[in-house]
Amino acid sequence: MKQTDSGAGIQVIDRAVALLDAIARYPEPVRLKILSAETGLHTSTTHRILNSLIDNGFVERLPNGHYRLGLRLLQLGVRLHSSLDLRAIALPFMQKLRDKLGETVNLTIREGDVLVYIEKAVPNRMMHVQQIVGSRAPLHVTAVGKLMLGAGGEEEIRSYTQRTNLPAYTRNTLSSPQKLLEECQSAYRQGYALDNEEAEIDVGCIGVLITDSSGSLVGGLSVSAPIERRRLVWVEDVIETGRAISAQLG
Amino acid sequence: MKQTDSGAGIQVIDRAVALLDAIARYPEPVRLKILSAETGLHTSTTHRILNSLIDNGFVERLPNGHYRLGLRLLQLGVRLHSSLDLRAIALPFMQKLRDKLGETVNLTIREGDVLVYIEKAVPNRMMHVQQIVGSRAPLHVTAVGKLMLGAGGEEEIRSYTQRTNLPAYTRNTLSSPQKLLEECQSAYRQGYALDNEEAEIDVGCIGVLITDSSGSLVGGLSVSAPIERRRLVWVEDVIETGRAISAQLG
DNA sequence: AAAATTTATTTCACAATGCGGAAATTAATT
DNA sequence: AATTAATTTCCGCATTGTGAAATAAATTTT
Repeated sequence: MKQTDSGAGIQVIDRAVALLDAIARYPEPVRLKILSAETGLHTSTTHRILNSLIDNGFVERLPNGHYRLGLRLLQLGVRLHSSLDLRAIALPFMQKLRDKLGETVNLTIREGDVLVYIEKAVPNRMMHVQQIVGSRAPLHVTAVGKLMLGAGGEEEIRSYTQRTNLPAYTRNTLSSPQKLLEECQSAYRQGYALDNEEAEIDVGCIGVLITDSSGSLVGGLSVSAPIERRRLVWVEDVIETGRAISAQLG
Repeated sequence: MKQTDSGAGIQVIDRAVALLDAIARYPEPVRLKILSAETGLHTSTTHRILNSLIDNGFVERLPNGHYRLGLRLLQLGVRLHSSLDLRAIALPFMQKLRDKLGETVNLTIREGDVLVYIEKAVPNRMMHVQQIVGSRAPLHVTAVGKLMLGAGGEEEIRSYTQRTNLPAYTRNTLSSPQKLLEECQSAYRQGYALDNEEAEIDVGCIGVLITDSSGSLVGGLSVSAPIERRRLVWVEDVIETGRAISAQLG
């Protein structure tokens, strides 16, 4: 297609959106023929695009063959909302903790098998640990990640182990399935976890989980420091800050 | 592409979804280069797909060139939710009203310049007015539609008039901009509206608006009857039922 | 402030992928 | 059981999505 005007767009995406709109107009699941008529698309085109939307979770096909919007739409919408809220709510607490401990405080959320760093509070000193917002780290080499695995239970830990094969990042990385299982379960019971140079040599970390008012896991909070500066007495402060943030979440 | 296996999908849709997911992973607006790297797509491909998503409201580009999820996602998600909820909540009340008046009760939502019938309660008598669920009617020829225009204010009524040119459906249709304006504003002030054979000869209607707890317009409730059977004393019942439904909405 | 580098945007030839017509299959109605 | 309607699958083809290159804009370095 010659893109002769800047608003030309991509036909199949426009069509997919038109189909989503058509479905959205019906409070109850709707048939292929209706959608085809509403959008003016050939039935087999309609069928193909719907299948793609189904594969991607934007549409669901019911056993009777009718179509309705899929939960992926809610998930994406909610993600937009909640991650912004989480960050705004957590930031003042993180800054306070940073000022008290003099080290970097990180806020993370989980995406599949990795942690994503979504906010940070960095101390005003030259040497400090710092993760770029947006960067990612495997679950098994981070304190918060190990807690999240622990929260998921033995089955999930085994599944994660199988999927990832526990690649080693340093000589301290827990690459043994058994060791990881024990560490995650132990950490989860304690309510905090440590990262002892498992992701990067010379970097130590203390992490806790953040939950919302229904108890659902929302993210993680951690303090990262050069390993020789890390103090175990900070654990209580980190736990307390995590609790304070959790208390603010709806 | 040869569709050799049923799960093959449509490449560009998969890519668009991957981009939405990539954006959703970031709590703050994200740059083209990052999205390109995250999805493994060439930058110009990324750029083109994003433009299409922007045109369709799924993504927004900020003045600084960064991208974030667009409100269309929330709208679709919310639409899925609220129209299902509305129908389930309203139905018992509609059935009660139907049984009291002995006529058809309709539930409608607005879609741009038309009303969509999303639920009905039909009386157990041979001759009755009935609109097919899913069918649509122009705003200006329906009682609820006129209320919705009235709720939008003078500016919106004029805009609607310009867009649609007020096509006549019967000799009673209000095709004069001035008459429609007056009727909508008057109806809105009264809290109910009538349809006097404006959509179809011999059909009369009484309609009210339904709002949620924040006062936002959610839909409309109406009673349709053969014109000679319609009684103005029903107005109070319709208003009351509309209020009862509105009171149930979160 | 100027130059260098990086990032974003636009253009366009081309072949891969989305298209829709036809046929096959399944489901619903008579 | 026969008929009709709807959905699904198949596949040749040309339109449309692609990515490389060019250009423009923004950012960083000197």
